[in-house]
Amino acid sequence: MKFAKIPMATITRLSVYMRTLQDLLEDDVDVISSERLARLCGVNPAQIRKDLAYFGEFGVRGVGYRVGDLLGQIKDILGLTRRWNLAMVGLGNLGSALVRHANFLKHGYTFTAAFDVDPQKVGKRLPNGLLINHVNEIEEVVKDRDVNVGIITTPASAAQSVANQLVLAGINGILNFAPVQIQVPDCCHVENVDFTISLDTIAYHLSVSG
Amino acid sequence: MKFAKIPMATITRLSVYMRTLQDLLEDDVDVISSERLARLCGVNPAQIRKDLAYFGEFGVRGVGYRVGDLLGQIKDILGLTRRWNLAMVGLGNLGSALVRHANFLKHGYTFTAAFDVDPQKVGKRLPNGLLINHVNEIEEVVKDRDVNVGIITTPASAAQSVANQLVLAGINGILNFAPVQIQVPDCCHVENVDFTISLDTIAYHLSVSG
DNA sequence: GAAGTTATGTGAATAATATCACATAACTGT
DNA sequence: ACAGTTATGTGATATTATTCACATAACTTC
Ligand SMILES: NC(=O)c1ccc[n+]([C@@H]2O[C@H](COP(=O)([O-])OP(=O)(O)OC[C@H]3O[C@@H](n4cnc5c(N)ncnc54)[C@H](O)[C@@H]3O)[C@@H](O)[C@H]2O)c1
Ligand SMILES: NC(=O)c1ccc[n+]([C@@H]2O[C@H](COP(=O)([O-])OP(=O)(O)OC[C@H]3O[C@@H](n4cnc5c(N)ncnc54)[C@H](O)[C@@H]3O)[C@@H](O)[C@H]2O)c1
Repeated sequence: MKFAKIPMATITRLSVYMRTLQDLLEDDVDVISSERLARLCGVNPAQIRKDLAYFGEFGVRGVGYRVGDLLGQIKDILGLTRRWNLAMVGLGNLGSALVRHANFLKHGYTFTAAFDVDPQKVGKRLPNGLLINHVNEIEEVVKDRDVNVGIITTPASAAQSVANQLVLAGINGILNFAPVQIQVPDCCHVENVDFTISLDTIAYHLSVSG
Repeated sequence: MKFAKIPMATITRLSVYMRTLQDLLEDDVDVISSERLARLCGVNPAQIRKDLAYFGEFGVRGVGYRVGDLLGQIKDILGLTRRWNLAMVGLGNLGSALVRHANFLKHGYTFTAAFDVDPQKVGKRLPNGLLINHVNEIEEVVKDRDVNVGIITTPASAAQSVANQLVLAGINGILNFAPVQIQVPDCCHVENVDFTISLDTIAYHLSVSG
């Protein structure tokens, strides 16, 4: 069933499967069934098989999936067999916590640039040695260091302006933590992260059922 | 169209509308159309009207929605007219950044408890004055301070055990930042936050189209 | 107060997503 | 080599979510 159009939901699940497979691999699990993997990922077994079927046949009937193989296949599908360079814009509370986070490295992402406007921060170095540049150097630095994805952790008021600069610099992937909808041309893919939405969802569930 | 069953997606969007309405209110905007609100939130105008229609009629035909009114209605729907008490479990990089974050307070959430296992941290106070308790005090402290929601920012390996303790303490809402699927009884609602999934989604888009 | 304008509320149409159910293929043991 | 077992791959089906399109109601102007 190659080259059907892939549901967006499938892509996000592949990422979840990948993480679980990585854990299984570290626990020396060789083979896993869609049923067991489904339980670990909190989804329906048929869902996993459908998701994978969009890209090929990766399992062995009557047996299951070889953990290492499937992991490799998913990384391939998601484009994670190469390295991706990230730029962090806004080195406040959240931005600093994120660049310190080791997991990104493990998954093939590297911070190769960092930007802020605060004169207290510009010119300083992060714990990992990365120099903080001023935002108005975005275009130059991004091109120079081959940055692929920009992460916005500035206040909401600055997010759109930062996004504009990133797009101008040729970036076409943005992860936005500021709680505003930023406008970008179609060539640029934006993913928004907002935990307060998740908290609100919990509040709703507690109010209606608890 | 009252008491139909509400799509989960509607709830998360209500939260987005709310945030945008809050901004509009601060900018002294009185009335807004579904079309303009839709543009600001990055959705279809009919979507907004449908979402709201699940709960009642909040607009004025030919005019639009009164910003303050609609904001109040949505807060009411989501259960945000009351205060919710949060407990943070795991005061590392991410947990510390989150408790420092002022926005939660603004939205009606208060941190009333904090837990860790690190002897270096237990007994210390957070910048806001909150004492860090040991995790094995969860049950006692949670009940004592009327905590409603637990936030897990421990390493993945500790997440399930923390979740168990939170559930035992009577909590039925958990926001989980650890990249594992935690198992809880049906009475407890879990929301997972994992930004690496969003990053992977961007990587996928860049690899297929860029 | 009637005609014109605007934007809501909503049934119907469409699209996207998830699940079922079973034929199919690979292993196991005799 | 064959029967039994297991778990994949997938068409068919069910469910959920989004968008269209227009009748309806409120405001405005003359
Ligand atoms: N901290 C959290 O836990 C949290 C949670 C949810 C959402 N957010 C969102 O993430 C964003 C950052 O939050 P934070 O707590 O880190 O805020 P913060 O104030 O600690 O950090 C913001 C940083 O952005 C920098 N900055 C301001 N304008 C800039 C610009 N034009 N270009 C580059 N840098 C600029 C500031 O100098 C500062 O270093 C906010 O939009 C916030 O709403 C944060
Ligand atoms: N930091 C990030 O940017 C980031 C991004 C994505 C996901 N995450 C996830 O969030 C979680 C926390 O990340 P972090 O960077 O803050 O890690 P961290 O190591 O800085 O902090 C973890 C904290 O949890 C505490 N802890 C350990 N076991 C505990 C237990 N049983 N009970 C209570 N506390 C316990 C530790 O003492 C430490 O203070 C991890 O699961 C990580 O994968 C973090």
